[in-house]
Amino acid sequence: MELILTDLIYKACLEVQDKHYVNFNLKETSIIIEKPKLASHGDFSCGIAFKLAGQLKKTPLEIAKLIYEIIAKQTIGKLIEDITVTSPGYLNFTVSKLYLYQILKEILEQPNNYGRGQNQPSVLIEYVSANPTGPLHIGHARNAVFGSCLANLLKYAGYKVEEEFYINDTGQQITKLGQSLLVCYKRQLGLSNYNYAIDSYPEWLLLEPIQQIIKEHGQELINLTDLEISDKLATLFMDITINNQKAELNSLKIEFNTWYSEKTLHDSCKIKDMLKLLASNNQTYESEGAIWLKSKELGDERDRVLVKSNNHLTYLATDAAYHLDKFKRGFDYIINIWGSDHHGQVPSLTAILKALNCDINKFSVILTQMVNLSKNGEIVRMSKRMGTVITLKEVIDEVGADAIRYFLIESSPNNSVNFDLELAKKASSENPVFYIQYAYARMSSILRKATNLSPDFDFFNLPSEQIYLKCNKKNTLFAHLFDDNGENYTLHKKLILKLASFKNLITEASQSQQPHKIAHYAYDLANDLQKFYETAKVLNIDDLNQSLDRLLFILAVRTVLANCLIILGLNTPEKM
RNA sequence: GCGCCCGUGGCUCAGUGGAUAGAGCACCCGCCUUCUAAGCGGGUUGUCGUUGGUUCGAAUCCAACCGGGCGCGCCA
Repeated sequence: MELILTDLIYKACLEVQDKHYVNFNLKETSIIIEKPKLASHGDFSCGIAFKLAGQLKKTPLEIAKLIYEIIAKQTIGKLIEDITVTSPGYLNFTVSKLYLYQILKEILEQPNNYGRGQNQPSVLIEYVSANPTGPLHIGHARNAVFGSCLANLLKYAGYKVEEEFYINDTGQQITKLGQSLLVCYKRQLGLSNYNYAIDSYPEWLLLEPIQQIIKEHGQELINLTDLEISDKLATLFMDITINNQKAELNSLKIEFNTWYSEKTLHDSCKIKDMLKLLASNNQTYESEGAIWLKSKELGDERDRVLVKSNNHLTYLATDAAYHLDKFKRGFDYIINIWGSDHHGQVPSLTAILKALNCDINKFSVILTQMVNLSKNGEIVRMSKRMGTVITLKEVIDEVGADAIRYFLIESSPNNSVNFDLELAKKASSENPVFYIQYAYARMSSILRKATNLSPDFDFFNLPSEQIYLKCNKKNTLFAHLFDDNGENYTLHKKLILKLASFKNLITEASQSQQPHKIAHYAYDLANDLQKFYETAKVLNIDDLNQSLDRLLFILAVRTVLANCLIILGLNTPEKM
């Protein structure tokens, strides 16, 4: 509807422009269709007249009337029932029953594709990418949930999406990990003359995996050199950690297409090739024994080291090779989801990609702000060194995957999140996610019981497109929803308009990359449905025709709500 | 010092140029012989951090300031 109105008003404005010999220089995108808060202002409104007032030297009210004259004739009586011009210059539109009918029809005919887009570009989303040196925590979970919801949303909007996890499985941190593991291993085998280095990984982190490794491999490593043992231990440790991470992410309904190993970048010369390319683009120089990137010229605050004087690579160098590889794989868009504590890296990575001739318009980084864990209102301070980390696994076990997903997706990534463990737990009654799911379960229950009314109402198990075909033989369908012009009609209309706005929601949320909008929409929709549930009884033995209309209506609402829940990665419980 | 994010009822947050700023939680009052009361209805709660500016119109855009979080390595 928004598109139809935009188009109509745009053409009308052009006509006004011609008649009055002026040039508005008006773009179609500057026509904004809004949803008025007041019922007396119609279902949609447009304030375009205000924008044109200055140029046309007429009052907004006069201009709105001019536009009204042009569009009223061609539209009233079809999808639009009425158009009014209200002071100080708004155009207000009221939709017709035919429009509402068409929305329900569209949903029922193509339940799984309602609002779905197609033929959108390909996107690579990289997220989580936690180090394989320890367990996931709630901050990773936010990144994970956001990434997964964004991926689901973009897929729904018709993008070809790949999800990727980058594993930092090499470099100095892994060497250090291996050395720490070696000490832990030997101590576990009773060789107590081994001591941890000052910058060692803490023992609490290493102990459990080491015990597992000893159990599985016995003492078969003991005859190797220390260097070989620490390498082997690091590899085994990372396997265990990564598998745990995978399992936890899976329990949050998150699966990646690719687990991309940093090690393969080194093994396949991709880093050397990247450095050669930079050199041939004349983007590097040597100073103090190190190789530097001329990143200041490219928008960074200063130049950056790529190869240290000890010949080791910096993180930036490997990251650049990784991203160059992403570009070479031919995606239309490349999205990274990072914790906000990494925001300082954005300018240097952007700079080096420019230096590598990558089209940085294809590249964007979304930063998710911190998550504070609290318990009964008091913030829980976590320290890796002290071993006071609350792992993601503990939180999942305590509050469940759905509650985590909802709490972490409901607010914008720009906002930091306070995650209260106690609240999320007792959330079984207070958490919005259960409210939404309860609405879904109630609708399911109605559909399940519909066959008690008539054997024809076997709506629970059949796909809705078949149900619709079956019921559509009568062209009086939905008459009972629309006949009444009183309060019920207002309520039905509000709900159907909400269903109609789902299409726009998908477009907007996917373009602006804001999956949290889906969460709010789902809540609103559930809220409207609960109101309907309280006022209108669906299953009524005395009026089967009315029951049928309401059943199909419920089916449509349930379909859209299910689509939201699927995008959010939440369960759709049929009973609660 | 510089950079990024945030500041909206007691609490947690929506709203990012439109008409009288919205939800949830909390608090008070009502509603189960009726498809699930994990629900519904009603009530109380606001200098939209401050000050200026742009605009017919600002919580929304711009500037300065105040307050909070995070980041500024030849660490990863």
